[in-house]
Parts: sequence; C-alpha cells; structure tokens
Amino acid sequence: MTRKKVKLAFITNDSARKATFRKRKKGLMKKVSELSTLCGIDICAIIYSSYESQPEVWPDNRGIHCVLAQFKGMPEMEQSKKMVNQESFIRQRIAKASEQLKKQHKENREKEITLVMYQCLMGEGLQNLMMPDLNDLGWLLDQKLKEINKRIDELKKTTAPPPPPQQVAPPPPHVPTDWTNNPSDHQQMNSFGHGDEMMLPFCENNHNTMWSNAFFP
Amino acid sequence: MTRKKVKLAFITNDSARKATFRKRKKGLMKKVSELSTLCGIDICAIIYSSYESQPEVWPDNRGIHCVLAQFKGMPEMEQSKKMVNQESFIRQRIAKASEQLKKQHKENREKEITLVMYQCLMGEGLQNLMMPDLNDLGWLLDQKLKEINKRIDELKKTTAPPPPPQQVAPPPPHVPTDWTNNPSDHQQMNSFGHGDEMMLPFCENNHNTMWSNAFFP
DNA sequence: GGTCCTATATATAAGGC
DNA sequence: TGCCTTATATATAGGAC
Repeated sequence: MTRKKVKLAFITNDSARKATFRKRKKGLMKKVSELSTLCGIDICAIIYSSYESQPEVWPDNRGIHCVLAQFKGMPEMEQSKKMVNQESFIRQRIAKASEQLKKQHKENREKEITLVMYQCLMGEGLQNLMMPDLNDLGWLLDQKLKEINKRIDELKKTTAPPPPPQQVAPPPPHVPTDWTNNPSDHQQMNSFGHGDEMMLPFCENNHNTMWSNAFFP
Repeated sequence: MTRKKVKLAFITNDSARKATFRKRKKGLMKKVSELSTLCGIDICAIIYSSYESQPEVWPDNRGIHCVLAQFKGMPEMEQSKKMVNQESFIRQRIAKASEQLKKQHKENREKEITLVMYQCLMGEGLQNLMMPDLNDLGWLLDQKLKEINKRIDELKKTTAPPPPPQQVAPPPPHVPTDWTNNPSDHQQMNSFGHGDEMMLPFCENNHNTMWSNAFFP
C-alpha cells in the first residue's frame, strides 16, 4: 500500500506474496502486542502458512492456552455472537468507500466550478458555459454571498456593540436562498448524470436568488 | 500515534482506553482480513475484553474452528516452536530503536559540522573552534575532496575515452586517507563523549591528510 | 458513548544491494 | 534470499460535536 496502492486480492507472484506475508505478519504481531499492552486485554493470534511448518502464534505458550481455554469453555452460541462475518465485513467497507467516493465527487465539482468562477472574473465571459455549469456557478456564488454577509454581520457586532438601529447601514438587497428550508428545490435532476444518489448541492435547476435573476432573468 | 506519539503502556484513562481499544481492534481485524486475502493463508484472532461479554473473533465460526483444530492437533513441542516470546520481541524492538538513535546522532553531527564549514567559508575563521569540531571538520573536508576527485575521474573518462596516458593531467597531489584500511586510526576517543559505541566516522584525533596537515602541521 | 475531522505516526510496495 | 531505503498509503490520537 505504498509505492502503489495494492489490490486486495490473492497475490499471484510467489516471491512478492512471500515478501508481503513476512512484512505484514511482522506488522500484525506488533499491532496485536500493542493492543494487548495499551488496553490490558487478552488477545491471541494464530497464523498457518505454507511458509512455515509451525503455526506462528501470539502471545507465548502459556498466554495462548489461557485465551483458548476461555474460548473453548463457552457454549457455541456465545462463541459465535461476536464473530465477524467476512461478507458483512466486506459490505461495510464497500459502503464506506462509496461514501468517500460521493464526497470526493462533490469536492471535485466544487473545485471545477470555483475555477470557472475565477475564469469569469478574468474576463472570459459566460457565453461558453452550458446550463449545468451555470447552475452550479449560481449555487457557488450564493454560498460566497452568504459567507460575505455572515462576515459583515460579525464585523458589525464587533465594531459597534450595541449599535443604535438608525446608525447601522441597511442590509444589502441580497436575500440568500435557504435551501434547507425549501426541499422541493432539491428534487430536480442534476447536471452530471448521477441522479439523486449524489445528493450534491450543485446542479439544481432553479436559483431564485439575486445572482440567478441577474444573469438569467 | 498521531496527534501525539503515545507511550506503549497501559492507558489509565478509562474513556481514552476504550476509544483506543475500539479503533485499534477495528484496524487489527482489517489487517488480519487483508493478510488472509493477500497471501491466501489461514489465520485467526481472538480478543477478550471487559468491554464485550463475548470474545471477538476472526474469521467466522467455521474458519476459526478449522484453524484451532489444526493447532490443537499438533504436539506441544511443535506448537511452541514458533511462538513469539514477549520479552525477546521487546528486546528486538529496543535494539532496532538503538540503531536508529545511533544513526540519527551521526546524521546530526554531520549537519552540525557542515554548518560550521559554511560559516568558515563565510569568513568566520577557525579561531573559535575547539579540537573536536576541528577534527570532525577535517574529516568532512576529506570526504568532500574524495567526492570531488571521484567526480573528476568520472569526467575524465567521459570526455576522453580512452585517453593516451601522456595527455591526461597528472592527478592532484591529494591522496585521500582510506580509513577502512587503517583500523588503528579508529581507536581514539571521540569528541562528544559517546565512546566507541557510537562508531562515528567523526572526531578521530589524527587526520593524516592534506587538509589536516595544512591546518595543524 | 459515537461520529467526523485532520495532523502525525506507522505500515509497507517497489526497487536496489 | 533478505535487508535497507524511500515514497506513499494507512492507521490513529486528540479534539469538536
């Protein structure tokens, strides 16, 4: 998992597999030892492989028989309650990986649109943009405006507490759209073909805000 | 082992210990699973803790009984041959850490002396240096000269292959001291009080080289 | 207690000896 | 074969919710 991300599958190359076995067995035994020490628990590990005629075991003889005796001493039912099922274990990992992918898609899209925004600020104009990008750009600008207004409010509180109402400049005409209070806006198809499962805040079709209205009245 | 390097000892804080237990148990089970998949071997792990009433086990029921049956089926002698003894395991780790410390000392010293060298080149002069630094500086300069001569030789070979002997410039008067062939030179006390166990190339008292002779004839 | 976040510490795949 | 180095991928401590 380093010079290259390794696929989680049987390593067919014999020497590579043996090398990986030795490294990982060492690392694993270290982890077992640390967990036992740090948390003061009983733990044992037994490894069989064709590389060694004897099984490799943690901890030493007395320790392991103590743990095994405990295990053998309980009814089958109790033994299996906490057993990890390989399939559900893998399923959990797949679910987690999918979540991460989703998050990454969202981050990537936000970066793309931020780039588009800067290109616009450099004078590229909006003529070459298609609807999906325009929609997401609108969303991004709303976000930026919200941040700006929030910052303005904070500064007001800091510089003039408590300010007499008539001395405070009237708030800018922008009224940020509160997406969270308008769930129906989220039911539109999004622009990069992932459907609802992406749950991205981008790519909604109607931006009923200052910016949207300014550019697409 | 991250925001802070944790000491390898029982964690006395109850909630911290439990948190560590859960995280590390999860990580450990993942490693066990990966080792089994990548190398196609049989492995089992059993964890007892006061946090759970049942032991937590890898892999699922059938798999573990298969491994345990193998283990129980062999004579005691065979069982214990490959068992890891906790003490020797820790000793190995201490030895490795000591090696790393030694190496780090050496690297630090080399950087210190390199800094001194540059200060000299900036015109600080050698008046404020004491013998230990002067000795190590001498060693460092020898190393640099060796590198330079080596590079010169390489360039000669590249630019004029094969050069007629009489056309080659005579080698510079410098004759690098080959420390490896002169073990008696290494028996001197070194200058930063670590004695022979440090085995550093620095801090020898006699530099019988061009540079040493130039500065301390 | 459980979950998520990130800065760090570790583990380890390749590649060279 | 086995060990070492180095660039990356992972694991995880501490802290915020």
